[in-house]
Amino acid sequence: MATGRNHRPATTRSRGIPEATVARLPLYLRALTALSERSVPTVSSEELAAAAGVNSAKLRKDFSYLGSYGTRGVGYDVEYLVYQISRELGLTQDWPVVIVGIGNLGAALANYGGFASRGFRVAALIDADASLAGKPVAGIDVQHTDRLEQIIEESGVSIGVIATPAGSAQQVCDRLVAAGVTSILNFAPTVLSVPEGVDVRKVDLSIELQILAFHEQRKAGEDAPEEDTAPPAAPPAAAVTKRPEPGSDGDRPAVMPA
Amino acid sequence: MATGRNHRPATTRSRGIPEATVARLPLYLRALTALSERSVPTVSSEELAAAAGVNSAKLRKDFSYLGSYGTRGVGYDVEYLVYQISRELGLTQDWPVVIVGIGNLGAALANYGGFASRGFRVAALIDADASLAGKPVAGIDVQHTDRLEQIIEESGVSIGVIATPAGSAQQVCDRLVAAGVTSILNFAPTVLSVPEGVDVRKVDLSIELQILAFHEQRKAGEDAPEEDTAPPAAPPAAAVTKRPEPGSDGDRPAVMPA
DNA sequence: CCATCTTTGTGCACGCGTTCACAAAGGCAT
DNA sequence: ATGCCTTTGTGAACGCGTGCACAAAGATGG
Repeated sequence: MATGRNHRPATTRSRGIPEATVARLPLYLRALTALSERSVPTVSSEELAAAAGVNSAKLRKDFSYLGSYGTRGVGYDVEYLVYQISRELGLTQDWPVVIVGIGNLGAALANYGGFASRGFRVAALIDADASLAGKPVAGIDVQHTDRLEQIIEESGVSIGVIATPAGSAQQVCDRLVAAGVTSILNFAPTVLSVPEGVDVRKVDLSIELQILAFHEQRKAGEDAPEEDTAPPAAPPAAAVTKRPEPGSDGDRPAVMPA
Repeated sequence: MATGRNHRPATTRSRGIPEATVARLPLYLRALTALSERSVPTVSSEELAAAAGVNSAKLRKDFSYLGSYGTRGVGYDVEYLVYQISRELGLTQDWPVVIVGIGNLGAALANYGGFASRGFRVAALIDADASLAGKPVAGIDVQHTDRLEQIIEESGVSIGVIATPAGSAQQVCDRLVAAGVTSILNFAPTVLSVPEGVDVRKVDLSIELQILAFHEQRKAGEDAPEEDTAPPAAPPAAAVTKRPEPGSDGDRPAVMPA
């Protein structure tokens, strides 16, 4: 993660917002938006925290990093807070986004309505499959990978979404970065290497499920005894013990067409 | 990185593997599987750490929680480690999973090949739309929500995936839990409330993008001067300043059909 | 104008996670 | 065997995030 640099003297606080807080701001924003739509004028930290599923002290501390936007004895003004958080997150401006890899997942992403309402705009859909080119997905014509650089420069895209198979992810990533993209949301099950200054966030269904499985197993094993099934030979005698079915995993992002 | 859930207040810490470590095990497993397929016999912590994109000291400490599976001066036996991690994560057993909400995303998930290879098996696809019932998605017939409880009990499902609109998510969640599901992967943009003992993990594309936007904005603002656009009136005089377009967001999971 | 009540903002302590740095352990060559 | 070289496993320090608890701030009512 890039180091927090605090330019911007006096007037307002130095911009050292903790990463953990940033990750929660969208959560608050969602809860606040819901309140706003119900025309609720103000909320207490207690109420809002409950709606967002967090501790109220944590929420107050989070907000304190943004400034003192509350009123003691009353709470927070909903509309005002919505604006402040939106501004802090950079949602008051337009963010053109490209989605690369229009498989099952890419198409699903393209159809996502939550994009536009938050300042995100799908500038283009890109796929390596020439037979897809020109066909509309979610009302936007898919374009061939050849035009990737051109599209990014023309539209001033700085955020890219990778929904390709793992095999092409790094290559696509490199091209995106070379063309000027500095933030990447990666759905491919690979570790992307990027130069300094480029942010990557990863979403991986398979990992989430495995974490759930771990806890599930522990719950189940809480009563049951520990059955230490014979391991496949100790490390030294490794040999050719097990052969994991090749190619059946790890080469496509969670949610790609087979 | 998906939104992690903070649970386990250390009250029950028998098997004491740190949550942060558990979250990385799938990452290691993926890297190890790749090595295994290339028939690499052993890896050093340095190499494996590079492949998984983490610090080598962190990796060694993570593995130390599982036991001493390495050989000093040599490294780790790939096959052996794959087995140990798989067992620890509970992937050596079969995990039947149901997916509720077969929209764009649900369908994409159903098609995901990474399920089966990791011990996960799609036991059923469930949707409230009666016109979908009986139609095959990814080779499995979609079933109507009415049969939810029956399916879960018959198949012994303990993990559920929610890919419905936010409006129905809590209701679906309640039914899943009541029927015996104790782990839930939630794609709907809502905070689910569940009873003690049920794990929930959340994946939210919108949040990930907003976090990227925050960093992106900061990068851009490092050189450029701050234009403090007039805020929508201070909190006291709130007034009807800005009106976020209603209903355009927050009611469907990232990636649902419009 | 004062008293009381509500709710924010935050100082502080604690625990988890990360990282460094190194001793111990094992392999390998001689 | 012996000594060298590599790599693990971990003790300890550090920093971040969380949550408690409370004083200060402001509203509200008399």
